Amino acid sequence: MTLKNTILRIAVPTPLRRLFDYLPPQGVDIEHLKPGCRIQVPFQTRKLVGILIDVVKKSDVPVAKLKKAHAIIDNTALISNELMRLALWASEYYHYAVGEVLLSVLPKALRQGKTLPALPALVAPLASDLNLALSQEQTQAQQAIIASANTFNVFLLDGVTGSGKTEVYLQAIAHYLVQGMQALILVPEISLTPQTIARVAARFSVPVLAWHSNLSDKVRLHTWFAAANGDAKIIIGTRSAVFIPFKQLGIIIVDEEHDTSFKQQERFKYHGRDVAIMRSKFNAIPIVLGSATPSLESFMNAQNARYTHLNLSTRLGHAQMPHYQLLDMKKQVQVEGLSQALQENIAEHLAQNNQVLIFLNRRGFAPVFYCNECHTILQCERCDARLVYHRSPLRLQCHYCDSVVLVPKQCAQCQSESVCAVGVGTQRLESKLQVLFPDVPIIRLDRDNTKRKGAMQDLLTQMHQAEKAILIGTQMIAKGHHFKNVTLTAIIDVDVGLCSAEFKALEHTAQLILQVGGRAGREHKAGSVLIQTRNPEHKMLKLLLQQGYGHFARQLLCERQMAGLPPYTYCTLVRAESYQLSVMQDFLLKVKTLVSQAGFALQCLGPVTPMLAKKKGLHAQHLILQAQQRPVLQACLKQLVPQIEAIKFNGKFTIDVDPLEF
DNA sequence: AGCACGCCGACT
DNA sequence: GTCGGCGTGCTC
Repeated sequence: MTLKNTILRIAVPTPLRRLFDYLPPQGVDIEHLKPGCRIQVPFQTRKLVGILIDVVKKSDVPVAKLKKAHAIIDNTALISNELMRLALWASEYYHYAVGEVLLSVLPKALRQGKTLPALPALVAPLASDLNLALSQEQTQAQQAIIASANTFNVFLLDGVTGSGKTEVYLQAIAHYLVQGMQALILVPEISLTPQTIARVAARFSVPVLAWHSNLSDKVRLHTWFAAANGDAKIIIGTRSAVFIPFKQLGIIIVDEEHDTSFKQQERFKYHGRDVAIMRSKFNAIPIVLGSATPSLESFMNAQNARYTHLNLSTRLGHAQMPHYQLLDMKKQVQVEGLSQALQENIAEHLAQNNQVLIFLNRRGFAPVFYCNECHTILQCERCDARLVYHRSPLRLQCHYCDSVVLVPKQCAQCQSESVCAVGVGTQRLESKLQVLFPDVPIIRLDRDNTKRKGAMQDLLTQMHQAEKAILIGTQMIAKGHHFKNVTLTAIIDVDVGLCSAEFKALEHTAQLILQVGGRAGREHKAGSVLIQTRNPEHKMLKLLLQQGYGHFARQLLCERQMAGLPPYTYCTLVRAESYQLSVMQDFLLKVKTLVSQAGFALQCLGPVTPMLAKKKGLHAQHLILQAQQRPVLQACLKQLVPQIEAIKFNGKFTIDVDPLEF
């Protein structure tokens, strides 16, 4: 077959949201032009690795402008049909440049055009753990999942902490493994601990590999190929694992499906869970979304039967649900954020040789540094944020841009020497508890003392080995850890979450409360959870604690429906960033005009100023597009994004489909 | 994004 | 004279 009039349509790694046409290189057999193969192309002055998308006869670009591709790198499709379809869908749905999506799913070496090295064969370990006996509910769940082999079906495995979701995943996976199929388990960043992998690996005598951002490029490359050629049978990984190619994927599990870390917050803003659901749909395989506190969107889909709702209602063995109690901070005597009642409870639990876990989502010593005379609060120069007071090392620090300032002796505004740190962070709590309980090991766990590789593991080991102990921590202690001696969990400040203006704040706070609470009393010992609040009469908080998450979620869904918020409407954010405030506003107003002229059935709100209006010196504003129908919103974006791209603007814009916050 | 071109200011 | 600052424009 002749190569005359043959044009290669190629995805090139550039933020431009379009494909580029090239002429084939000299002496290439058309049979070797497989969509999904890599091709080296000249791109302006550079040499880039692109992905062949299509071979066509005609180009919209004048033939004279077409350049000749340098070389075909692969003679087979490096990106399989399956992965290609998924990546193209994701690129279209999230309105992110195709070339960037396709190349970002490749390991670094492949992105750079290298060919694959010889790979050592994977060895299958011998299984050492046995299947546990399933409860009746677990059996029902597992049976439902395996009955759906080779069929697209979304299961919401809704089970309280300690109800044995993992066992259901494993026994469902086992069914697919014996048929020679592979399994993908997606977990939030935080719960991908070595123990999690070890537990899965110990069960099956097949290769189980991990996938996360800390892997070296070499390991990543091996894992990628092992999944693609079918050697690796189980991959357990964080959100980016959803784009690993598989030879024969049989089932996908998304553990802690409500977790916000599944949404990538920068650049390509995809939701790992939602991409996973599309992948299951394309592959016609089942997917299991597991959570004790399902996201409202999944909860709604289960209620209206788009998903199959599987319930695990009881904790296994002798473990009981923890007992929740609110402490009214308006009535409590308190020191450094600790109420009298909480101090007494801590003392009681420690006296019985038990451990206590204290959750405070605020690192540093104090969140505010303040002048008593002129009431000035120290702000970050580059961000719209307060500087946080840190001790050890002593300094003021911005938690958004990490800039560091020395602690001033006097106020810069009024020269008063009456300056002080106000409020409580994990460091202050730690030092106070050391004074209150001098003979008890106190372990703090936050980003400041877990940066070093292995530091987190060391601290967790200390916790596991200690008898009585107090663990203080931020978000990172909420998930995936099993402390068998913890009988008391305390939440120092739930009010920030209760009172936030973010539309998902209440949902996330409830999930966090139950997640943190679930750390207490996991084995024979009964657990209690104490929540300090200045809003003990908060209607939704009471509903959550008295009636449980299901009732809470149904009520919150009603409120979302009344307010016309997701999941009852569909939203996309157009975010503009610029060093010049006025330039950014002009740009968004132009976009807004384009939206209204396009005449779609949707609302365009804004420009609105987000919570953090300035970050690292960069101003940001949003336009919120809201529609009753997802296809309407998608059609609007498809038409408008190229027009938005064409607006001249000294800054940058990003599209955030299904944003977590406005 | 990345890279080149081009037009102005401050240096061996 | 020319080195280099970043505004502007383009990528098949």
